[in-house]
Amino acid sequence: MSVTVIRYDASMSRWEPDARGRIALAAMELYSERGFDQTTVAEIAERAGLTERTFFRHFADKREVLFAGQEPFRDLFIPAVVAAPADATPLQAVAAGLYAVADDFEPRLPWSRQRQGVIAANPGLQERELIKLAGLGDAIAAALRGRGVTEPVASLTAQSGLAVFHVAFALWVAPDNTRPLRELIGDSLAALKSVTAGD
Amino acid sequence: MSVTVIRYDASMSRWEPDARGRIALAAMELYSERGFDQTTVAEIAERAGLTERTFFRHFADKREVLFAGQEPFRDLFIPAVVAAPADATPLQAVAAGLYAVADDFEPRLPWSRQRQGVIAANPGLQERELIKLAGLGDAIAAALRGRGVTEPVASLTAQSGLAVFHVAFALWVAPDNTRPLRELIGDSLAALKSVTAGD
DNA sequence: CTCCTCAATGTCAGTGACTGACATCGACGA
DNA sequence: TCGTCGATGTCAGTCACTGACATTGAGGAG
Repeated sequence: MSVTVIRYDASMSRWEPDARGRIALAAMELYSERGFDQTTVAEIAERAGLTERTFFRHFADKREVLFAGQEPFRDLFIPAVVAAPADATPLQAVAAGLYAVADDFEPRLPWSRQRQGVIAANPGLQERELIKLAGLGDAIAAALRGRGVTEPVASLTAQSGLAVFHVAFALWVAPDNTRPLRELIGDSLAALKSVTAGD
Repeated sequence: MSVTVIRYDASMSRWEPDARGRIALAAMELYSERGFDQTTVAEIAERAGLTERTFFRHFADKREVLFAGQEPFRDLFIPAVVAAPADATPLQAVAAGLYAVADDFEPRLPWSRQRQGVIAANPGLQERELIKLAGLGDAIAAALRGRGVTEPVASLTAQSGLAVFHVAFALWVAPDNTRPLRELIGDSLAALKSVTAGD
């Protein structure tokens, strides 16, 4: 009685599969091990088993490796804002997005910590992070406008929501934190409400 | 009857004076004329009458030329926050900073428009702008903490204030705008207050 | 007046990110 | 069987940016 095992056979294809994934993995490893600046694209490519040129076919630049795969993030956030109850306030709609994202992040705390460590050590990476967040902010504002919210309230709400996330996220990835992101976002949201409370 | 005119004489010094200023001017011209990416540092240096190496002695990188001279900005904002009345709310203190900055910007509308046009056309420049603003946000948060405001309210207030500025500034530099920045900031501030109003 | 020091610049030779043009090759369909 | 095509390799080039060292005129010490 013979058993036929179907398994992946690299020889099926001309190259190892998932070049993009291998690049991302190799890059994260090297950035973590020796730092972003001390890592050359050639080294990443070598560890991933391909050439420098191919690296740039998969990622626009050396920094982008750490930020690709954020589309899921947006694709989780925006629908939640859109799907919020019709009678929700703009901030409540944004909060719905925030909570949706929080639950998605929760299982990835270790990975988020490692990534954040790399980014925190490099200003260039922080720049990229900020512009990605700004892009998300624009998308949130657009979603709010789709809900009938007018400018400038849409933009201000989106930015405020991002600030809430930023504060909560920083606490969440802190080395000694044990509280879930959802909870921290709740706290941060409450703090935001106190900002304009007395004015 | 002879007239003695005292004027600047370039031969007094080994080099033309104000190398930094000449670089900044040349860079702004070239970035405006043909775009940031289409301008090389060598070209800027040539127009400024010096070498590429000297460019990098005055500015950390090609982008920084557009962002140097923002220290005055911070040095206007922070003291105003610090000097706000002791019984002012955190947001009122930030508003004081915003208004201080507004009056300083007002006379420079044409220059701000040109600069913003250059930045708007280039993602890399937007990245740099965002991180500069983030740095200002950190400084504002620190100033608030100095006023006894605790985290996370300090950070959230600072970020909200920056959002207010961002919205107002965008309207101010818009081609058809005629309203003063101070007024637009006032409007934007009022809109911010409505964000958390109903929640 | 002469010499010394110093700051600002120039010169030069790199390194490394990124790009365009063209070659290669195995999978797959006509 | 062959031609197309997508993913990759190869190669040469541009440009931002850096480190090491040389140069020179101004201004001070003597």
